[in-house]
Amino acid sequence: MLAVADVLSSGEARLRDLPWRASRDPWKILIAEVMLQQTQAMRVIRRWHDWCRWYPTPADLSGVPLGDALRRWQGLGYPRRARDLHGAAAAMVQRHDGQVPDSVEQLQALPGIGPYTARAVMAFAFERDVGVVDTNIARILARTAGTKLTRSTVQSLADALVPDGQGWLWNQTLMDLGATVCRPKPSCEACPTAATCRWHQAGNPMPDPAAGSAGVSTPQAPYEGSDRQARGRTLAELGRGANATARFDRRIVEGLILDGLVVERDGELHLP
DNA sequence: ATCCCGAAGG
DNA sequence: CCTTCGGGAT
Repeated sequence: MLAVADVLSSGEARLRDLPWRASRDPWKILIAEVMLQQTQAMRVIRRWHDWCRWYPTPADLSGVPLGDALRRWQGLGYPRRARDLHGAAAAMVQRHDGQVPDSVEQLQALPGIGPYTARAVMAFAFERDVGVVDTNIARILARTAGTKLTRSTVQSLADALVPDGQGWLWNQTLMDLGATVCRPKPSCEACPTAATCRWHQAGNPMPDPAAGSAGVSTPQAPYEGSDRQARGRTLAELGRGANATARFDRRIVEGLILDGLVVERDGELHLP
């Protein structure tokens, strides 16, 4: 079992200074967590400050056309996230009096919010003692247990480990540990869990029990030459103004229309 | 090439 | 269960 006290004290000593960690505003935490889905923290910082200034409440985001949000998401990738955050903002205005709901069930009912993000908001905004399972924490728990874990086992284990009243610090510390020490290639000599980590005690045998990170993180297809690259380029161009449909790859455009990221009117393509 | 504080659709 | 979905850093 994890040495909870050692992990907690290591976190108090060297937690990375990320700006959203100074906030408990549920909406700003939600913006950060959505941006952090598949995008590294260092690349999110500047964009998070911008969005908090432009859209300080859900009503501010839901009050602008989706196209505005998409333009202001440009460069972060996965524009569905901006579309869904815009939709979630509208749903919060409609169903929750413009507030971010404070239950896992209500959060997960919003578009773009899954198991990770719902629990991250509960732990990091509302300071509830829930286990937050991202790719980092899943990796740490699998290695500590010394065996590959299923998704639901990791969640139960994560929930059970949270020290009473310290869900915020505990989860932030574990994530940080995964991002800086218990990385895919680990630095076990610097790890506060080394004394209790079964994988380390066994001499880090292959295969790494964290391989696949309990299914929370999925392998990536190559980006160069992919549809994702073509979609990104198309959206970037459309963000600069309406364009004749004929200038773009039809199959890519169809996909973007299907995803609600592009609309076609009078032979021209526009952001929604 | 690999890695990111994942979610939704099939 | 499976695949798709951006983009930058290393």
